[in-house]
Amino acid sequence: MPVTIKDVAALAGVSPSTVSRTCKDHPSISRQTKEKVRQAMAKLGYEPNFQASSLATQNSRTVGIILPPSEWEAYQNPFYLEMIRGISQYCNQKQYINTVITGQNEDEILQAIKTMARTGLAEGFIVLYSREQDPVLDYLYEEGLLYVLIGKACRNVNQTIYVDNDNVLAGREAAEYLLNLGHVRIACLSGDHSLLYNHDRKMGYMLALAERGIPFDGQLCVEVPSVPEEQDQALAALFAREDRPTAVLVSDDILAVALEKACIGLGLSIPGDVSILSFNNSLLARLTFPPLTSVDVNACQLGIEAAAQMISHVENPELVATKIIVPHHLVERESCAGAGGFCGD
Amino acid sequence: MPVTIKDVAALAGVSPSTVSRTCKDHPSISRQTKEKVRQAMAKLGYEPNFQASSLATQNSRTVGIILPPSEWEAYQNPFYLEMIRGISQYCNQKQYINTVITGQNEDEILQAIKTMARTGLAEGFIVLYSREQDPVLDYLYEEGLLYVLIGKACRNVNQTIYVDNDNVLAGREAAEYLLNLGHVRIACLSGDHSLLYNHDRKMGYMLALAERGIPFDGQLCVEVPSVPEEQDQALAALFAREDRPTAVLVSDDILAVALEKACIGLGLSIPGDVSILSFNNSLLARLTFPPLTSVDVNACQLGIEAAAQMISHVENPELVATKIIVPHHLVERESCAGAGGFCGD
DNA sequence: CTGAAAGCGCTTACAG
DNA sequence: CTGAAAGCGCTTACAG
Repeated sequence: MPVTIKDVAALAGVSPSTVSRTCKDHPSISRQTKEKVRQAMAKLGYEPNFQASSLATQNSRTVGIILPPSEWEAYQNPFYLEMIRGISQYCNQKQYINTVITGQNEDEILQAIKTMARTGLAEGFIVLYSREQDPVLDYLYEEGLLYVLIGKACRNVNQTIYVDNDNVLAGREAAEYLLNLGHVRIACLSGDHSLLYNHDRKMGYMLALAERGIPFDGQLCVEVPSVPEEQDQALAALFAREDRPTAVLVSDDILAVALEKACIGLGLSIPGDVSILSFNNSLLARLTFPPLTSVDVNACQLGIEAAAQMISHVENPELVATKIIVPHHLVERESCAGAGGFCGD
Repeated sequence: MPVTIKDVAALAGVSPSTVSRTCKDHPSISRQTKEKVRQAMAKLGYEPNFQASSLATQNSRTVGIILPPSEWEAYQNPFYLEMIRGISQYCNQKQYINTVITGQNEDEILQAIKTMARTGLAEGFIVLYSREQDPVLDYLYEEGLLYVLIGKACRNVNQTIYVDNDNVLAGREAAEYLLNLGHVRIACLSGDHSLLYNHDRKMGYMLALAERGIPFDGQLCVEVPSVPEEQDQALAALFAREDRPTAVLVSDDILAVALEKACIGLGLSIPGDVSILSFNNSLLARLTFPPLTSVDVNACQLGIEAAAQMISHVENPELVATKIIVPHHLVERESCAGAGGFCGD
C-alpha cells in the first residue's frame, strides 16, 4: 500500500532525486522528464511521506494551537472554535498540520509546550488569547520560540507577531451607534479586563463618549468576573440607580445573554427600556430574544491570518514581526432602539 | 540547540542503541547503564525527535479530528470544543498529536482526509458527529482506514469503534423526569434527525410515554431544520393548539434558547406555563433566563475515550471494534416545574 | 539536466 | 547485556 519515491522512480525510469525534484517543480528538471514522472506519480497515487520529508528538511510542518486553560469560563466561547477552523483551513491547504494544546491550567499548558518544542514537534505556536502578564506568552518569548498571538500584544510588542481586530475602533463605532440612536447614559459591561480585547473595547467606548462631551461615569462601567452566579448582582446594580442606563455595550455575546436574563428578571424590556449591543456575533446573537445587534469580528479570518503569518515565518525566518488587523462589522438586529424607547412599557 | 541521541550516547559513554532502548525502558538493559544514560539525558535535556521516531517506527502518532462541515448550523456548538479538549488532553499525555480537519462541505473534508491518509500523516481519524449516510464515514470504511466515531454507528456497526452516550436512555430519563413532575402533554423538539443523537433522544422520549400508557401524538414532535429563521413558525405552531404542551424536551441547549425566545414572544412564562428540559448542559444552560435544566453528556469524557480507543487501536491493530458508553446526568436548574405551573401568570 | 551518495535522527533485528 | 549496521522515506549539496 505505501508507495514510495523509489516505486515512482522505477516506474518512470529515473532516480529518486529526480522524482523529489519534480515534486517541488525544481526548474532544473526538463519538461519531458517532469511529465514522465508526473504520470508515474499519478498512476501509482504517490504522495510524499510526511514524516520523512519533515525529517529531511528539518521542518515538522506542524503548528501548535494554544487554547486558554479550560478552567476559564470564557473557554466555552464558540469564538475559539471559529478561530481553530480558520487555522485548520489554512493549514490543510498548505499541507501543514496543527495540533491543539489544552490544559486545565497554565502549568499543564506550559508542560505540553515544553515537550513539543523539545521534541521538534511544533515549529511554532498560535496563541488564541491575549492577556496581560501571561506565563505562557512569557515562556514562548523567553525561549525564543516562534509564536503568533491572536489579540494584541502587551509585552515585547515589537518582537511579537500578532493578528487582531482594531478593538478600540470597534468599541468606538459601537458606542457611536448607540449615541446616534440618541442614547446618553450608556453603560459598558465587560469581562475580565486582563483579556486585552475587553480593555480595548472599553477604551473605544470612552473615546466615543469623550468626543461627544459626555462625562465619563465610572459607575456605568462594570467589569464582571467570569462566574455567572456572581454576575447577577453586578448587573442588577447597574440598573438600580435613578438615572439608569438606557443602553449597554457588552463585550461578548455570552455576557449579553446573561444581561438579557438580568433585564428580564428586573422587568426591563429590550430594546424598549434598554438597548443592548454586543460583540462577536456568534450563533447566540441570532437565537436569543430579542436577537442581538452585535459586532462581528471575523473570528475565522483571524485564524486564517494567524496561520498564514505562522507559516510564512516558518518558511522565511528572516521575516520581521508583522501585525495584522482584521476588519469588523456591525450586524444590526433587534436589540437596539432609539433612546426614547418605542417598545417600552 | 537540538540535542540528539548521539550526544547523549557520547556523554554516557554508550551506543545510540542503548540510549534508544533505555528511553523505552527495554528490559535487557542493565539497571546501572540505564541510570547512567538517564543522567546524561537529564543533563542535556534530551527529548527524542518526534519525526525521526515516527519514521523509524512507521507510526506517525497523529490522529485527525474531523469536525462537521462548517456550513452546518450545528457547527458552532460549544460541544465540539469540549470534545476536542478531551481528545487533545489525552493525546498530549500519550505523546500523540492531533490535527483538526475542517471544510465548508463534505467534499473539502474528504479531500483533506485523502491526502492525510496517503501521506501517512494520520494513523486514524476521530469523527465528531454521526449521521446516517455520511460520505465521510463511508469513505473511511471503504478504504479500511482506522477511525473512531463519536456517536452511534449506523452502518457497518460491528466493524466500527464508537463512543457514545446512551441517548435513548438519556431521552427516556429526561422524559420520565417531566412525567414525574406531572406533565402529560410533553412535546419533543429536536434538530436534524439524520444526526443520530437527535433521533435516539426522541426514541427515549417515546418509550417513556409508552410506558406510562400515554398515546403518542405526532404533532407534539417537531424536528426543526437548522436555520433559526425558519424555526420560529414551527415553534409557534407547537403552542397554537388548544391543548398546548406543558413541557418540552429539547435535544440541545442552543435549540432550547431558541425555544425560550419563542415562548417569550408568545407570552408564555417558563417554567410557569411551560417547562423546558434540554441536553448538553453547555455554558448557555446556565446563562439564559431561566437557567435550563439540562442533561450533561460529558462531552470532554467522550473525547477522552475516543482518543483512548484510537491510540490503543493504533498500537494494537489486532484489537476488535469496541463500543464505549459514557454516562450522562441530569443537572437541575430552574426551567422545569410541576405540571400545574406555580409561577404562572 | 540528472544521478549517486550522504544525511536527517531514530529503531531494531542480528551478532556477539 | 550491548553494539554495529541497516533501514525508515525523503532531500540536497556535489559531481558530471
